[in-house]
Parts: sequence; structure tokens; C-alpha cells
Amino acid sequence: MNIDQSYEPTEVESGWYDFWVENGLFRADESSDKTPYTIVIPPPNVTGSLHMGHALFVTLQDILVRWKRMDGYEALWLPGTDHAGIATQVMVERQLAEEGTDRHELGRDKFVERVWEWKEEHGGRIIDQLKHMGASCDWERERFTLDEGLNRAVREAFVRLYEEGLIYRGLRMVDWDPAGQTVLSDLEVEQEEEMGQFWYLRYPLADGSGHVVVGTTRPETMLGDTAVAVHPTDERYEDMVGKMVDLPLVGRQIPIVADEELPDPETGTGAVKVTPAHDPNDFACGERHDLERIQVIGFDAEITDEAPEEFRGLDRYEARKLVVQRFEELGLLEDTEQRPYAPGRSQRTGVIVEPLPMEQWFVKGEPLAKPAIDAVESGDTEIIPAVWKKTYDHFMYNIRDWCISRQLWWGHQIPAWYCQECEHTMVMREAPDRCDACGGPVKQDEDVLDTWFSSALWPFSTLGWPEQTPDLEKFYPTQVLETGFDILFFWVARMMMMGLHFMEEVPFETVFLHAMVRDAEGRKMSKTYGNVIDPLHMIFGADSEELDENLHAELLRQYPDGVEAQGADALRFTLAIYAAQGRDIKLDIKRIEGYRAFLNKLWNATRFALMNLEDYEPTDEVPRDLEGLTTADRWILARLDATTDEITEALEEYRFNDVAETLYHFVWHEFCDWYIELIKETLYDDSDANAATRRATQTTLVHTLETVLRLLHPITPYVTEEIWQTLPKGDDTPKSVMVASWPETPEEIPVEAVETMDTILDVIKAIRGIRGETNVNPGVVIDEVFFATDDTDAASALQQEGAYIQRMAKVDEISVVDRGSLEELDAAATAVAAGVDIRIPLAGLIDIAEEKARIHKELERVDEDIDHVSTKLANKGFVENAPEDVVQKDRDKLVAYKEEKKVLQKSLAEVEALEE
RNA sequence: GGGCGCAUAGCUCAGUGGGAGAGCGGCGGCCUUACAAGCCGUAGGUCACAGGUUCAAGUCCUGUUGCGCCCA
Repeated sequence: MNIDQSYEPTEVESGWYDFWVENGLFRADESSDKTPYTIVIPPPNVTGSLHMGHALFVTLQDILVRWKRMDGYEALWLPGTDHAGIATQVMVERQLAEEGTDRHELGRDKFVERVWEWKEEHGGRIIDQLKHMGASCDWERERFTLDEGLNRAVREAFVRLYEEGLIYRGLRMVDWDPAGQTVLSDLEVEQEEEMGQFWYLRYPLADGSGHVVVGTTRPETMLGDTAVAVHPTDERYEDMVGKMVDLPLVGRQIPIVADEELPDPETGTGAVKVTPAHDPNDFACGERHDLERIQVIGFDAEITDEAPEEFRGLDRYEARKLVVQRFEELGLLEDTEQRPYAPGRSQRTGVIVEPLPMEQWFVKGEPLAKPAIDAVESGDTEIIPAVWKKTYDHFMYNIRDWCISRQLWWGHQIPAWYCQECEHTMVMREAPDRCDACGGPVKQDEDVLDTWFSSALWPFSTLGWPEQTPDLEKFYPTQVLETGFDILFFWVARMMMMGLHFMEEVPFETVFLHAMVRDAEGRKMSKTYGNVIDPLHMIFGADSEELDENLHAELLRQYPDGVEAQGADALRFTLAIYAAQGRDIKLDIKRIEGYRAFLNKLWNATRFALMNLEDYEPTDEVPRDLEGLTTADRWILARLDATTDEITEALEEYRFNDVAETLYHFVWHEFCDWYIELIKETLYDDSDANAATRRATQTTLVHTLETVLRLLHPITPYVTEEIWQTLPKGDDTPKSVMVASWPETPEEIPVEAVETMDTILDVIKAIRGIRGETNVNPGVVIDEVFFATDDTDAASALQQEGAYIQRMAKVDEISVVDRGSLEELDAAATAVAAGVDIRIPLAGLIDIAEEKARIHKELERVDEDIDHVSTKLANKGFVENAPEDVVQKDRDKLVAYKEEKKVLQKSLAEVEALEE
């Protein structure tokens, strides 16, 4: 077996996905005896295309699922998409507009048909993209929030909640999106502070005794004012309460009322206009004082016929101008000022919402929130990172009723029918023929449900609910819900409520919330900044023509000629290593390139291994029990076991960054930098005398590499599969690394070889340090190096494993001598490492000036060390209070430092003498 | 207004009360037959600021400043 000279991600990633699918490796078996491990995907919008947020969740969820699958669980990752009401409908409406028509002309049925067509044609895109990321989803179980089964679940849930009194229809102030032509839930309205104009309007008192001044950011709403409110304790207005004012422009007389809540004496004039039909607070005030609601702004955001004629039909902003102009003309505009305000905007269309009183369907919050609060409190569901529990609690304790109806055609139509003859309303699972009260004809509610209503049922509706299916039995509750914190309220909280209500069990045991992916400067990725990084560009590369000058402006600046393919594996590794809990991800393409280099490193380590395994017969023997193991072998095996433990622990705690970091360090800096270099001599010696040793080393090499591939597989599935398939293996091996078992480790990991190698490696590093700093050419072999140490373990390490030092530090001969003989040596370069004094005779080899400078630097450092430790030890409090082992450690250190200083001083004197 | 988070090397970030770490970038040297996407070496820090607790604080507590997010 052999592999190409360098790692080409695009090539490596081309075939394996089909291989996995064709072999049914992603499929979960509902009838297996294995413990289930289930994750439902956060269904991406069917209109969407893959962005970094998706890439992140795919990476993290796939890591968990692939790991658990290897670890012997029946792992199910259930995929699907979300019908995304407004977003999808808008897409098709845009299409219709281009064709010169609109949905009303087309009619509801035809329109919905068109949306389905659109979905069939374009909706698969995001799914294909998830596959490119390597997602090991069970595609046979793929669901869509608007498919038939889910529709059944939605109807069932709606009817039950209605029957239980948890869904009701009522007149409430809702947020109307004039562009989307639908109501929104309060969560879909975003407030951001911006600079706005504030107007002070003068309303004359009807009795002519003066006037009252009210402030407003929305003067046009004065057309619908039905009162002025002041605070009962506000002395300025004491005499005015109960009087009437003449509402300018309109001519209506409206009362001045005393209200506890609405006016704040501290702000503005203390008097406020009350427009019950156009502001939620005013609406409440109106209810308290039984005020009339006059709706002067319609659903099209234009002024209605309720207003004076000259304003009718004007857009709300044109009306605003005209109102202000008229006030000015009448001398009633008291003042204007600039001040920050926070208008509510539709998350979807960006248009400022218009609060309007409307009949809508609502889900009661409080009764459903209570169990959801308790479930997190009791630990039935754990939120990670834990900081989010507070946010969750805050939302749940202050929950408001959820407006679930939407004036759209794309979605689950509300299963409510109204009698056309009597007032009767019927909420039913199946469409009734006629009114069950009077027998009259019925008509279904025109509206559809908020998309999130169907998403709230996702963890059980996708498993077959309301049917008691084997899937539901096996895979509910799910183990982990992994998603972004930005949909904690929208989705996670609602799944908790619905899951507990309908299944009487939490929908997931753990909620893991990942961070937001931002650009390298920490800004949100958006068209505005032109800093969007498309995962697919990272995976497949993109030439400059494929990049959009708006979206990818920043990328083009950095890479004018386009970006090279980095591969899904490198992208996944990058996202994993960035995914430290509680911190946003500031994605830098340089990092992705760096991890592609890492995978190339692994690739080449494999090449090296394969080159030296040509005569190797696979064995089932456990390498750590083999005869003939070298110290390097025993060292890497111990390090491998320790690394495996660290990785498993980190996975259990969702520390994805530590998982990736640990692997990176082990593979590159232990396995490649040291182990492979250490074993070259053994591998290159194919004499009979060396056969057993060589074979043991080959086995260790293969075992270590193969184990690394298993550990790395959940993060980088493609490259690990490609490499794994090339390794020599016995007959009983599984067909894919993705179904190989998760590495296990012995109870106790032997440390002896690790201690020996630590000494050896430290000494090698010290000699290399001297070489590097004193200009000894890397090609030059040093004749002889002397060691002296009081540490018997170190001494025996040097005696037995000195060959490693000779080869790795390029030294011809080494001698371990006693300290006395060391001092008798001629002038030599000196270092102390791992308790070993190291002397390299200068002998025309070493640049004397450089060595002198180096020793000075070393002396400075050791002086600082001595200073630091002796200060500590001189502190009575420390010696008396600190644990004995901590104190003893410092005492030992001080002795070592003093010894080191002595050695260095002597060496310096010699070098200086030599100079003269 | 209420709540939460963050501040550590030039950059991006780890860090468990016991002498500050990594990757990238920088600098010097190497075409050493797995890898120049590489190898060897090396410089670089007032852990935002001010107090406090402790024998000991990047780490725990309080406050300040700056940045970000959520809710109202």
C-alpha cells in the first residue's frame, strides 16, 4: 500500500461519503439492544444555504454522534429541514412578482403548490451541503416540518392544547409586519437603539384655560388619540385631571386621565398622549380607563378612514410629516429634539412593526413554563455552559403568551373552523363537514401557525408522535440538543415546554449551546461588512470569480485570486478547536490553512509508516505486551493511553477545543517530532538480530497511528477514513473506521518509560539549544559530550538510552562521569537539564562569544529563579501554611538552581579565560 | 433601566489558588531520503485598572474603565 506524496483534501473527500451511506453506516436500528444516543438536528431553513453557523453545529454534532457510535451506542442523528414560513413564502412571492403576478391573483391552493414546487427544486440544497460537511445523519429518517406526519403531530398538539385551555383566540395588541403582511411573536421583533426625532405637541384645553404638552416619537398616531394621561401625584397637572382637551387636526375632545403606570413624571413633560389602538402600553391604559380604540393606521401601514380626510391613504411616514407641518402651522409645535429611541423591527423584513389590536391565536406561557423550569432546576435537563441557565430561567419566569397565528399561506393551517351561520368555533383534528352546533357551513381559519410551533414538537414529532412508534420508544428522550444560544427562547425553551407537556418527559438530557461564528475582528458575518466566509468556499476553494464583491469583500482583499480548497476536515478541525465554551468564535482563514497543514502532517506520517511496513504482517497482539519493545515504544504507548484518556474526558465534558488541541499536540509534537524520529534507526535495521525489536516497533507504530485515526475520526472523518483504509489490518477488522471501536486504556498507565524519555528528551533539547545558539552548523557532528548527575534514575536513563541522544543531537560519543571529573575538563559549553550537567568541549567547534552571551543569559535566568524561590522559602507564612509537598518542591528547586548556577559560573570563567 | 459575558504575547485564544501557555506571525539557521504545507533553535507578557481575601491570586471577592450580548 502506498499513498500520494501530499494531502489533497478534495480528492480525499470525494468518495467516502457515498461509501458510508451505501453501507448503511449512518442508519440507526430502533430494535437494537444498544443504549440509544440521539441528537435531532436543528432543522435549517429549507430556503437557506450553508453558513458558518451550520458548519459549526454540523461539526460539533457529528463529533458527538460519531464518537458515541464508535463507543458502542445506537447512535441516531436525525436530520431534516424547517419550512420557514415567511422566508420561503417571500422567495416565491418574489418569483411571482417577476412574472408580473402575485399570490392573491394565483389563489391560495395554486400558490401553495408553487411553494412546494420551489421547495422540491431548491430545498435540497442545504441538505447536500450538510453532506459535504460529512454529517453522519440517518437520511432514511429525514423529516420536514411541513410533511404529512408532522402535520398530524401539529394538529394533534393544537387540538389538545386547545381542549386543555392552553390555546385561546383573543383580541390582543400584536406586532404587525406591514411588509410581511403578518403578525409576529414578540421574539421576532428586534429592538435596536438609534437616533430619532422627538416632538412636543401642544394640546389646547377645551375650556380655553391653557394647554398641555405631550412628547412623542410618532406624531402621526395623534390622529388616533383618545386621551392624555398624567400621573396622579404630579402636582403640575393636579387641576387638569378630568378636563377635556381639543385634539388638534381631528377636532375630537378627549379627556385628561390620571394613570399610575403610563406617564412618568420624571421624563418629558410628564404628560403623555394615549393611542390605545397603536401602542401596547396605551392599549393597557385604554383598558384601565375604558377608552375608545381608534385605528388610524391600517395593515398596509397607511392612514385609515378613521382619520381626517387629508391624511387618509397616506403612508405612516408621510402622514407623520404632514401632522408635524400642520402643528407647526397652527403654532402648536412646542419643540423638537434628537434623542435615541429603540423602534421594534421585524426580524425578517427589517421594517418597523406596527402594534395593532387583533384577534389572534395564543399559547399560554405560564402553565407550560412551570414544568420546564423545574426540569432544569432538578437536573433532568442540563444546560451547558451553565451560564445560560439564568437566561433560560429569566425567560421562563417572565414568559408571555405566544402569538402563534401568522397571516401566511405557507405553513400548517390552523385547525379551527368557524360556522358561517352561528358564531360557533370548532377546533378539530379533521375537517368537519358542517357546524356541529347549527349544522351550517363552516370555513377553516385562513391563518397558518408560526413555524416555531412545529419546530417545538421536533424531538418527538420526527420520531412518529402521536403514534407510539418503536422509534419514539427507543430514541425519546434524546440525549443532546446542540444549537446556538440565539435560539434558546425561540426553539429550545419551546421544545422543553412541549416535550414535557406531551411526552411527560424532557426532550433532551443535555442542552449544549455553542457560540456565534464571527469574522477575525469579531464582527458578525454580514453583507454590510462584506466579511462573509462561506464554508463551501473553504471546503472546495473558490476562484476570484466565484466570490461576491459585496458578500466576500474582505476575503477578496486578503485573497485577490481566490482561496484554495482546504477541505471539510480542516474546516471541521478548525471549528472544533475554536469551540471553547463561553466565547464567540472569531474565525481566521489562516487557522484553517494551519489545520490543513496539520492533516498533511498526519498524511505524511502515514506515508512514512507505510514505507516501513512493507514486510509487516498484521497481528492481534496487544503492543504493550509485546517482547522487544524499545523505551521509545513504551513511551509512546503510555503517552497514547494518557492522550486517549484526556480526549475521552474532554468529549464527555463537551470541551471540543481541548479534544482537538490534545490531538494536535500529540500527533505533531509527540508522535511525529519525537517518536518517528526516535524509531528510524530501529526500522532501518533489518538484520536478523534486530528482527524482534523491529517487529515490536512496527506494531507500536501501526497501533499508535491506527488509534490516533480512531480518536481523530469524529473531527476529521474523511482523511481518517482514507488513511485508515491503507493501514495493514487483520481479517476481523470492521469495514470502516467509523464503526471501529473507541480506544480503551488500561486502568493504570505505566510511567517508567515516560520518566526515562523525559530525561532523554530534555537533554537532547538542551544540546540542541547550545548548538542553535552558538552557531554550530546542523550538519556538524559533535565529537563528545559529558554528563554528570546525582540523580540515579537520570544516570541510568543516560546509560541505557544514550543512543537516542547520540542520534537526535548529533553527538559521536557520550560519557557519564562523576561531577569531579566533569570539572577537570577543558573549557566547555554548559547546560543543565533534567538534573543533568551537560558539558560540550568547545574544541574550535563553538563560537566562544556566543557561548559567553548564552551563559550570561542563563545565569540571569537562574538568578531570578533563585531569588524567587528563596524569597518564598524565607516567608514564614509560606513554610508554615503551605502543604508540605509544595514547600519541599521549592526546597528541592533551590538546591538544583544553586547547583546549576555553580556549574554555569565555572563554565563562564573558563570561557572568559579562553577569550584572553 | 435590569441581567449576563469578555479583557492574558504582535494576532487568535487556552489556563484546575502553588514559578504565565499554545497556534499563527516575527527573528536566526537548515533542500536531514514522511512532510519546505517541513525541520532545528529563539525573542516576545505590568494577565485592562484599583482595592481586598490568602502563606500564595491570571485564577476567589468588591469597585472602575472599555467592548459585546440578552431582556424591558
